[in-house]
Amino acid sequence: MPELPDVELIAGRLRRALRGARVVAASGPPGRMLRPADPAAFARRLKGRVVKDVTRRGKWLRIDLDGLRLFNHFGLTGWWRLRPVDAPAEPYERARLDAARGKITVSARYVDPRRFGRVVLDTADIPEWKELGPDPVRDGISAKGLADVFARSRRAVKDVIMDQTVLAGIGNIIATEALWHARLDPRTPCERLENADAARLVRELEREIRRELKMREGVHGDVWSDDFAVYGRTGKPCPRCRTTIKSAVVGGRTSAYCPRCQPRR
DNA sequence: CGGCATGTTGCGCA
DNA sequence: TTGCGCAACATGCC
Repeated sequence: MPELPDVELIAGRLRRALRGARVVAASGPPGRMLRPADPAAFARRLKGRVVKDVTRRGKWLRIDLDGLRLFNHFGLTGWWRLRPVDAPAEPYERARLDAARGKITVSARYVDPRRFGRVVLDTADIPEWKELGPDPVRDGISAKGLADVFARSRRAVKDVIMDQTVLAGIGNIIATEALWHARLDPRTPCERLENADAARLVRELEREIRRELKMREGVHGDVWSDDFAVYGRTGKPCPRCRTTIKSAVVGGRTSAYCPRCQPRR
């Protein structure tokens, strides 16, 4: 379920569970999910370290330990669950950190059926982390900044707001929903957008992120209602004007939109 | 069975 | 240089 709000939720849970705890055992994911691709070294390097903090930037999670950083991207199906240390492995469990804070122990399990996720160990920030653009929650979005990016690009607006070096954390759902709220066709070339469009889009991106964060608040399990205006609703009526929702492919991703509320320009 | 999926990267081509 | 399309990664679900 990984977009910015999902990673934010998990970062908070992991922070509360792991901060100040010492890793007593660890195991890493197999194959290409891990960097360096050496599960034995992964366990060895982590064991005995204390978790200092858990942070998020865009869709990346970073677990800070004393002298080591663990970076994790959820890919398409990544997730974390907190379990008792002696609980059996979760289905599709790919990595785990068993930690102890005094007598309190907890096991953080990284599950990822499709294995598109990444786990990276490094002593410093990795390029994928450093190259991220401003995070809408951590840094805020500057309407002026976005308008400047738009002015210099002919790419489709949806493609640009999902570019992680432009804005960190915007995925297909947030982009699709925010563009509907802002009444912009996802295929609109950026250079045709005016400052007012950029300002409106910034507001709607922020609103959509807040809305999705709220959707997950107070949810104890990992299941919540997903109630979207157009995402996943191709062929159904637009909630605003009842026109049939259409879809187009932008940057290789399905983009639902209302042809009446989001006219082409 | 075919088609689709909340993500990213890398390659070929215009 | 810019931008685009597409395959690949691996698996579940409808």
